[in-house]
Amino acid sequence: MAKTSTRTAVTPTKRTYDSLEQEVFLNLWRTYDRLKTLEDDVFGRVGLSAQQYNALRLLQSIYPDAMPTLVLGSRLISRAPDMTRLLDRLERRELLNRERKPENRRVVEVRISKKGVTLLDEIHDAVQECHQQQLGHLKKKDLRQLADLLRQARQPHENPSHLSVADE
Amino acid sequence: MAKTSTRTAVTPTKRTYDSLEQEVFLNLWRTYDRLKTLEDDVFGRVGLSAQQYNALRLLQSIYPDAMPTLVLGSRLISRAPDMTRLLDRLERRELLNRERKPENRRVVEVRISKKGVTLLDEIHDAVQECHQQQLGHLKKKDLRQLADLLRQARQPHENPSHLSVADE
DNA sequence: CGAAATTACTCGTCGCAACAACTATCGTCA
DNA sequence: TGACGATAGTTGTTGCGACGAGTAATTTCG
Repeated sequence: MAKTSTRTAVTPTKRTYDSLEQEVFLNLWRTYDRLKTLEDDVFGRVGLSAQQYNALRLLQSIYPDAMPTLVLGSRLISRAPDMTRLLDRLERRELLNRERKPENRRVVEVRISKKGVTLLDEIHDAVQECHQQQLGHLKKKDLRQLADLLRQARQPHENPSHLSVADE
Repeated sequence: MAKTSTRTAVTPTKRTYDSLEQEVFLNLWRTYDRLKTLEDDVFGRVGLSAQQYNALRLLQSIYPDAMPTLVLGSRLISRAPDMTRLLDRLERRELLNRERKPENRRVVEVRISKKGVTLLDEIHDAVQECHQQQLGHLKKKDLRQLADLLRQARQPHENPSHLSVADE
């Protein structure tokens, strides 16, 4: 058990959990929060949020092609119900541009700009270094295992619409 | 139409990573995001955020004692630079109360109210069910391992001020 | 052909989070 | 005792995120 009450109120990391599942989730939350701080620091320097960076990366991966807003939104790591304004902000900074498709004027195609690609290139190394700082202290084997367990953990909660697109 | 051509752009979960560390972090992010959705749903029903719930739980654990604002802030799972207003909102709902200490008028002591305790009791079961839904599909052994790996992952990034409190 | 449904966003509103600048209180040391 | 820091919160501003309602373009179907 925990050390016999060094102090009454203060039990910093030694917390009592109602269940093992809760323990895991709180650990997940805290670990995400700690590691995220490092990332935000890197992105903050160029005025991007992690989500914005994520969107730009996806666009870069198909550069110089474009993709519709909704497709982009569905492929982001974290769900974003406000794609429009996220893209608004990036467009205002000229990191991407949007245009309606003539053949289906409901669809807005999004394309990363040259300037956007340049920005990503500029911070690429810093981002990689950041990931090393975040997790570089773990062994390859542990990293693999962690990635696998995380995938298993969320597997039942993945929106099926994501996966079904590939084979329709 | 579109059958073969859609496949080009759409690669839902199959993403290419720059490094193993990045892969782990993105998995961490996504898993957190997915599981968080379930929690937010439960808390949303009583108008709480996860962070607010977290604060109330900490206060409940020392009920009917109180603790200073800054101590509470430092013990939250996720960092909160805006304790004052978080507590403002909870106080407005009469879930807790605050009072300045007479012997040191800089310190504000926070105490959960009877109403707050009652609210926590009311949702306790739903929260536990939620944790089961989040992670109940994993084996005990995997959950243990996941919790351990997560702890190891964030270990170098824990603020030491947290840990030093226990033995002062 | 035209009304209804569907799709793909867009916009109004609100609350919360982040950073910084500020205030009040207390300890300290010349 | 009175300026100087340090401590503990508070407040201003700004911006992003979430939810929902609204709009425009296309498809469906009687």
